Amino acid sequence: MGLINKQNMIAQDIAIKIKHKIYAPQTFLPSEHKLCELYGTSRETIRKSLEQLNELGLIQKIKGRGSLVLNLQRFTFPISGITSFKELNQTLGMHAKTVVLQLEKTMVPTSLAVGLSNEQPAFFLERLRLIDGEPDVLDRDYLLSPPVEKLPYQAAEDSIYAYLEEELGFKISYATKEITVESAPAAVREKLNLSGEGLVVLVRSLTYLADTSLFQITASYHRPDKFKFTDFARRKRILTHTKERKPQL
Amino acid sequence: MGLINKQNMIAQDIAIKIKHKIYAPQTFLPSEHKLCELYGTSRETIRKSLEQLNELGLIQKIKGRGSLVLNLQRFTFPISGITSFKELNQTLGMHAKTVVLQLEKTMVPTSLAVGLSNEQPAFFLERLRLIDGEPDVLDRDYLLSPPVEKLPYQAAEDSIYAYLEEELGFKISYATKEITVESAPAAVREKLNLSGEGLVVLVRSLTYLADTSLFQITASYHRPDKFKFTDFARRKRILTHTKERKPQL
DNA sequence: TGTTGACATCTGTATATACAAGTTTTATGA
DNA sequence: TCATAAAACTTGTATATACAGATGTCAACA
Repeated sequence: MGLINKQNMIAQDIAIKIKHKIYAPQTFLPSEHKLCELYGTSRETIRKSLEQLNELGLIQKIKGRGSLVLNLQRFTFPISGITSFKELNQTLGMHAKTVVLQLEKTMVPTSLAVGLSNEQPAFFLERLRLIDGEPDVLDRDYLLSPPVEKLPYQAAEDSIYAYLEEELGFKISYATKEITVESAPAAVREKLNLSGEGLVVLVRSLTYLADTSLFQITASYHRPDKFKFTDFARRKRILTHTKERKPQL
Repeated sequence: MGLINKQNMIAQDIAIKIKHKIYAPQTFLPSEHKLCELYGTSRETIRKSLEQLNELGLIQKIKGRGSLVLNLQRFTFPISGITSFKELNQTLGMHAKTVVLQLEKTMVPTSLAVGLSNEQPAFFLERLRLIDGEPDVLDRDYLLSPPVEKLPYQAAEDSIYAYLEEELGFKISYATKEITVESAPAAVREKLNLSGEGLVVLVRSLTYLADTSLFQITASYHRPDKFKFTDFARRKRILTHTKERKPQL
């Protein structure tokens, strides 16, 4: 991986200790001063580590008191955010399986081509995710080419992100996601074994590299009875809108 | 508000300039060095401001080049996170209306009382959100008492967060959210004017203060045909799980 | 007993400095 | 002209210092 700096290593170390209850929920971490001594670093470095844990929801910083370990881990680990199915599988200990239904080089449908130039080539990838043997999610990915020049079948079956990051050195940076509830196309309905009205939860995402170039367009169709999205959010007080005033007549 | 420090004021100022296209999408912000001169501060302060904008998805920092303004604003403003309906209404310019259906002091149902002591009193609040005159969301809130001692009808109709933060000085800090799709109770189905199978998107949230005390338990029932959740997420590389190994026999 | 006030401890904010590392521009030289 | 190297910029990381502000402890005192 690419965590070769102090603040990330310290954050990672403390995160693992929180997970293993070496730092127990409802207790305080050692003070920043003590952590400085423990890790042999300056206070600013420790503070940047703690800020990462704060943002992830592992701790709550309280002025004048310390950093309190929260106990929400079981519900709200990195489900939100950009996490591959493989990583989720490992983290949550699910009994999941991925079946690759299709992998071919095509063009991105113009309906999906958001701000793309015409005739954008891509790898189209369709994968069915099974949990405990039951179909749960159908993923349809377009991996744009460029930048993705090759896509081995093995990577599709295993983990695309591991392949892109570790094999090709891609820097996956951010994504936008949109969750809606829609009526599934017949093909999807069939593969997910849906009955009734055929409603699915549709998660559309656009994923970008560190240079802000788009490289992945995904539509994930989830069985509504098995869909669960958990999120941790901090209240932000930076707003981009000024107070609305009624226009003067 | 409580933004009385430099880094937040600078972040806010730059965010507004991005919104008004003074800093246009696909262009770079002034360098950190120039921003130091512009605002008369040190580089670390500027960097903390930029880090906030980076986290919100307004900019992308690129090493060696600068801070690129992203153009995802229209889709992914602060819908994720902790934002009151009133704030969303203002930000997105929706034609929305809130009708208070119920406001009374009761006990929290034991089914919802997660880790609470017995017989926790609370204000129960039921509100229907209408968009363009059509029922869209039914919110059911329990505001725990303590800490919420009084809850004026006016605050329920206007904005609870504004009341708690500005009037009472509460520090709302973080929330956990869980999104599922479920069959709505008859009472909810009726109020939302639902047909068919009566499926709704259910958003359950637990909201906490800065001292980590729980103060709000919410269930939001959304009409599935009008539900849309958008999110911006950065790839985090801090993981709390070590690589799984097959157990040795 | 109960309150006040001084003190120690903790996090929050801001500044200054130094060097590493990636990118772009400029200058150099064949 | 073209390729290479140097320089000038950019962000990334780490350190040290200073003071503000919140919290808890404990002794002094009424």
